[in-house]
Amino acid sequence: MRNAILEATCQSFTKYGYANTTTPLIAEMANVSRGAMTHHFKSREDVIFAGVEYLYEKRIAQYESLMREAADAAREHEGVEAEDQRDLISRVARGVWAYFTLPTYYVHLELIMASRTDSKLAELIERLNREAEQVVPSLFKSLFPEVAKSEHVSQLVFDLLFFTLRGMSISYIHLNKSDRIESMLDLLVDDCMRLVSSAEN
Amino acid sequence: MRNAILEATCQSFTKYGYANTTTPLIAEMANVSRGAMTHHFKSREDVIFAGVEYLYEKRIAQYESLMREAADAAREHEGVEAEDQRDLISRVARGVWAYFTLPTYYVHLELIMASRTDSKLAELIERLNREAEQVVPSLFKSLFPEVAKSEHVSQLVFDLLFFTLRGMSISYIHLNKSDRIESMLDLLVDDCMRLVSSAEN
DNA sequence: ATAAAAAAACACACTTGTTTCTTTTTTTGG
DNA sequence: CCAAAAAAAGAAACAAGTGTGTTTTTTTAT
Repeated sequence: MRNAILEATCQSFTKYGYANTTTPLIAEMANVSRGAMTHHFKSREDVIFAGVEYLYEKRIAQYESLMREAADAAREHEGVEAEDQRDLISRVARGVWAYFTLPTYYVHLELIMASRTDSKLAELIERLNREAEQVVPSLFKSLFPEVAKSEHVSQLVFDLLFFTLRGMSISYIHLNKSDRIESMLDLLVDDCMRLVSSAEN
Repeated sequence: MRNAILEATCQSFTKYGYANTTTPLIAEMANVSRGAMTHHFKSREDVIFAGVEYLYEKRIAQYESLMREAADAAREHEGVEAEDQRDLISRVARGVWAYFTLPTYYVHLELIMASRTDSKLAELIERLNREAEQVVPSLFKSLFPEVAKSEHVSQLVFDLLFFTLRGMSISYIHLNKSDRIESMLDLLVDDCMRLVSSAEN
């Protein structure tokens, strides 16, 4: 029951947006009466914030799945030794891109934007971000153990990929410029290769 | 009067967010009665959408100002010939970064996010984006006339800077990681120099 | 039978849009 | 040039719809 409500909250975030999600709407999507909700969640804030937390867990699980998928595919590839590193980086970059174009990620961006003018939400988001930042960057960096020796380079590779693809995902909402996306992904892979090489020397 | 209302609408967007901007709030910030507003704007949508257009013009003027500032400062610099190009790129990159951390730009991001679940707003945003895209990229590219010969490279340089810094601006809302920002700006300038050099050959 | 869960009903606040009334400005005719 | 009328602007009041929170009643399970 509680889970059905949280699932409905996420669905509403995705379909109607965070700002348009109301308690009657959640109740309707979860097929429960509004009165039934009050037993599990005292106030609007309770259910909304619980939904935000639920979505965070979901989103991080999706990220982990995509990163594992990329790493597994790279392991199976087994090409020329010198090309292996590039193959891995390429798959990881495309995995991050897939992650940033998930509906859950767009909701995440919406939450960050909403938190700009909502201090209560900002508090929650900051806490969840702190928790997420102990998983997301470390999982990424663990895929490149040789690079991780240089904290500065691995941070740079991570930031370059994440900042750029996140910025691109916003353009992707309206325009699906597939050629520009492919060019950018290729460029990023080149840059990451260069950074990784510099770290190994 | 009309202008005072539009200005108040932008102020409300900036201070309280797009989703929390109501007609009584706008009237209060503009110091006019709600009834007075109805003479200039028939409905809520009228005033909100006019405010969005007004903000677009404002934001693009800010962008033009920052780009002109960067170009002027680079011209005045007059260092060693080989370093001039790098100086210009560095100033432009930091100008774009300043642009992306303006309050008006955060409102812009909020509007893009809101348009995901608001088809009426999406229609307006898409029209304004089409208009803006005839100014913003071309002004950027005009600063590098030699590079502009290669459409592919100039597009790549533009996308790399804009996507990356836009993505970074979202992180900047909560965390002011100044060292990571500086590192990323330096890296981007390096990359742009490399791309520019490749275009000149 | 008692306590928890679910449903329904109610009250309050807020936002929007409409209508009515007053004030100010502009136009027009003597 | 002035005065009356018309138009525009501004203010206030009203009605309808919606979301939230609380209270009350019914159902279910222990």
